[in-house]
Amino acid sequence: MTTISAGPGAAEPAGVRHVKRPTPLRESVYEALTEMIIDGTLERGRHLVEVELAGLLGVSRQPVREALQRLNNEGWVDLRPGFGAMVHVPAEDEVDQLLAARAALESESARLAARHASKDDVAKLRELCKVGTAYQEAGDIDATVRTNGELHSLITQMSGNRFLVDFAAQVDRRVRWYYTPVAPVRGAASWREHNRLVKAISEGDEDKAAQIMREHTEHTRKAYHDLQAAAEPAAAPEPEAAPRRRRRTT
Amino acid sequence: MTTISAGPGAAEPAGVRHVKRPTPLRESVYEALTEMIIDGTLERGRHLVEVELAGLLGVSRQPVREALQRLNNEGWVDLRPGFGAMVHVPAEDEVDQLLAARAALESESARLAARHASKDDVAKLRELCKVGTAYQEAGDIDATVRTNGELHSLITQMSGNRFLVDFAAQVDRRVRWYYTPVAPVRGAASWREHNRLVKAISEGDEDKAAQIMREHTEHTRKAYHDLQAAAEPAAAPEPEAAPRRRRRTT
DNA sequence: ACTTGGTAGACTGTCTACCAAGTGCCATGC
DNA sequence: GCATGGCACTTGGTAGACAGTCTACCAAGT
Repeated sequence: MTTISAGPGAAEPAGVRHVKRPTPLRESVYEALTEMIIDGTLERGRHLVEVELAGLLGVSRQPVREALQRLNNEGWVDLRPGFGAMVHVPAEDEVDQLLAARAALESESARLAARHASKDDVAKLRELCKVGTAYQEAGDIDATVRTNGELHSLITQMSGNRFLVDFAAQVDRRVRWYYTPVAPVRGAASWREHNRLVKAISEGDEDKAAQIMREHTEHTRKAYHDLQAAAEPAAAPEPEAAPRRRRRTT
Repeated sequence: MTTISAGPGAAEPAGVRHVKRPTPLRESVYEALTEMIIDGTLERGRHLVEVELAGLLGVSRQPVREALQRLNNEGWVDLRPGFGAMVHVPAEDEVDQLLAARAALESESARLAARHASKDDVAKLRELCKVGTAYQEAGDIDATVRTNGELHSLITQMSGNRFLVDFAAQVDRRVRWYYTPVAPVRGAASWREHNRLVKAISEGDEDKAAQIMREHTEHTRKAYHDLQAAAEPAAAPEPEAAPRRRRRTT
């Protein structure tokens, strides 16, 4: 995630329509790699070799390098000089810290959103709440998760603060990576909270909005912990072979 | 700023002392460039050409490219494909947003710092307050600013949340760049606030610490605005020659 | 059994050279 | 004055080379 940058998707002076500019390769590579990390194709701890990825994606080393460096800056991979990149292995306390950071960022966003909310925004929020709840009740997990993401993203954008937007997006993506298995569990409660949140925003009640958002995130963290604690005793997962570098292919 | 990464400066299992490993060139280039941007050697809006920088720093294009991309991701420069990088020119509202983000991040940090404060940390904070105030009274601007930075940095680190640390550091550096001229003006009040803040932290009063930090940052923002408003009418600075590309040197 | 030394292969970090395509500037021509 | 076309410049990407470093592994030596 580019820390600061308009990007072609961002808001532009109305009416300006840039012709299709082919995305820089490094961008596509970056996208492809995060994708593969999130969906598990590149499993945690795996040694990523530049030429290998280059071959896989049909590009040369350079764009791959650039993408890897960005991934490193954003914590998706760890770059060890002279050795290469390994897919990041999240530490025990990392999800916790991530969720704490998210609480701060999104709570502040909610406060500012409440301050600046336009009629239009509120309408969109209400709509998202409605469809989200519907999905949830229908048991469509994927759609629910997606809608949840859209709702949160819209709120941060409503803050009008591009730094908050950017940091929150960064954190959010990481959270979703670690956290996917937990997401479904607390569906119903989550959407009740969303509704209260949107209400507070529409009323312009900053403190209340910030407060609700903070509790909302806090509940999420709690849910993660409970799930973790429940899974703990059961799982003493594979002895986890050290990240061996494969020997010659000959 | 590396979003996540231990780095050689991070805490290590006591007693481990790695030998000096030569930093990758791209890193040094990155450092050199931020340095030059902050101290104004590379003025805002300036057109940065890869080969030029490469020559200037005595390296090849490659490390320069990589450094520029990171600078772009972090908002120090804007990369225009096919043209080159320009040193970022802060928008009107950017400082404001930056300070708002900082308020959220540091306020949360202060809260967590109050929660986890150790005797040692508190002692260090007190010391910093003391010397900071002394510098301030002695009129040593540079030392005051530096100590201020150290104090804030220590507090974020005390939060124990590496994401907060990291984001805050990123924001802080940007703020310091835009903001340097303002820093001196509100010296005395600022250090009184620091003292109250440290007291709250040492007492473990989370809410109070967060509250004070937020107000502290808010005052800073106000100071910036006042100064801005005062300077506005006076300054209609140079017509600002468009970033000309120099024609051939032959 | 444990250390030491040596070897080999695998990668990265960096450099050089090169080409295609896009961008902005300038001068020409109307 | 203003459009137009050309031109120089710069990036984005590719390819190949080379040194330095890191890992694993093997073979003596203790």
